[in-house]
Amino acid sequence: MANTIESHCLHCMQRSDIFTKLAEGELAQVNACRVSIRYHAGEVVFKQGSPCHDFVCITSGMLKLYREDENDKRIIIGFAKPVDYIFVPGAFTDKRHHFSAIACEETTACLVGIEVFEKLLRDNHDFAAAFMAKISEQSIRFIEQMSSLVQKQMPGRMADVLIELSKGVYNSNPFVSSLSRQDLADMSGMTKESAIRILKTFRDDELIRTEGDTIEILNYPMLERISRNG
Amino acid sequence: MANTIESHCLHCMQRSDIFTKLAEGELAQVNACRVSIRYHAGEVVFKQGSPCHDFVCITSGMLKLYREDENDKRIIIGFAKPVDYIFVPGAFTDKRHHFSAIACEETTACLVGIEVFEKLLRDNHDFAAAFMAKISEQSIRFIEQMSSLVQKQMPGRMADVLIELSKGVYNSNPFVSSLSRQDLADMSGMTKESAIRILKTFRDDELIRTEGDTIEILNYPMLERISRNG
DNA sequence: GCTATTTGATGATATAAATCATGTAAAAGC
DNA sequence: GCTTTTACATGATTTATATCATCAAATAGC
Repeated sequence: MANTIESHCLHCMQRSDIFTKLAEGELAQVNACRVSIRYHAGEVVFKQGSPCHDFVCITSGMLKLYREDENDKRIIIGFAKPVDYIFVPGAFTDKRHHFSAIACEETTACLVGIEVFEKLLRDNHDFAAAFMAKISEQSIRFIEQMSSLVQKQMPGRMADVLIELSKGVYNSNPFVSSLSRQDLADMSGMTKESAIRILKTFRDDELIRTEGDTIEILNYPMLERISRNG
Repeated sequence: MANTIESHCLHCMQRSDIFTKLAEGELAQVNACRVSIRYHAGEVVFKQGSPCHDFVCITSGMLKLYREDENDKRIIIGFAKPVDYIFVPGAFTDKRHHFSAIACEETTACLVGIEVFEKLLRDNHDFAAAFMAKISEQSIRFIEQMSSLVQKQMPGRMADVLIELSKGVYNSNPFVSSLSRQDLADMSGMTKESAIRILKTFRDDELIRTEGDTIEILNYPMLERISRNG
């Protein structure tokens, strides 16, 4: 079930800003406890409602994080990519997962027990401060997403999503994405048909170009204006 | 401008779960730095976009926290009531406020500089752990609010709001609220007229009773069912 | 390589919610 | 106490978006 992917955390986690705060001894502690697992695209890493024992650190690939409701509707609330861990609020509250995580593509992740993480937070002030910064950034993203969902109409919401994918997730323009139209719809709080229609009007207006899995933003200023005004 | 409300933090903050983690010496440190201020209903405590220097601890009254957009639309993302502090993510990121806070009614609050708070977090593990739990609860509420806003229709959203006010804000049924119809609309992502209409159908269906500022939930199980199913 | 399934796309129609206009009641101000 | 302003409420209409049906293209499975 579990394949050892990285030989040692020291070699791997140097690339993550938060883990650079850890000393070699601390990294060794994490390395000793982690379980490294490979997930195929479509596989669930953790399920909303299930018990929450571990922190998940992504070493390759990408996960999408989403909330499901009683009627099988989903909203995507974020992504996790290398090298980063997923902040799971249930770790500090009721020990339950409040959203699910699925691999978008072939993904490898290391699972680290919550208590190991808690010890690092207790003992390493720099690590704790960087962790607090990350949590705060996520809170801000949640607030911005709520604002987008409620205060903007569909073009504004889709503009938000495309800008966030380009600037915040793939860090590139154009970008190649494994996300389906349903995924884009789930990020922007609309149905798949509506998402497809908005993308078509963006292409017709020469704001973007799509070609297979590639999306290119052709007119950033105009897209940002649509984003601002809804 | 500033009136000293409480004589000492020791006498005041004993009532807050997180501040009970502080020793007398730590409370004295906070007491020495705090500025206590009274706000009238409608006054702004801090404004979205403004620089973020302080943590705000409410000692009486209530604040509503909301996000504004370019078109003056608002969404209420939470409340702050005694005795509690407001988690402001900007304190740990860009030193800017990402939402505004206004007094709903006559409110008193103590402002404590961020660096004082950061020192407490660094030196007191129990305090830091309790703080982390609070932040995590807020994250969960944000996720639940997003789910409500996107995945439910108006009756489900209003049911969510009424249940949250009864269970989570006022801790009582019936409850007396200073919130306007516009506030209820801003919490549930609908216009004021739509909010008024949904409340009327709830009254007609004998789910709730409203009388002036008082709202009573008459049929909790049915309201919870509407909440679940949207 | 062929078949079945899924995804992307389009068009027509229905529904949910917003907007606009107006009136009444309550609260605020003088 | 009276007048003005604001909040609550209602009705009609418009707009935004979802839903449903269908087809073509791409992908998955055998």
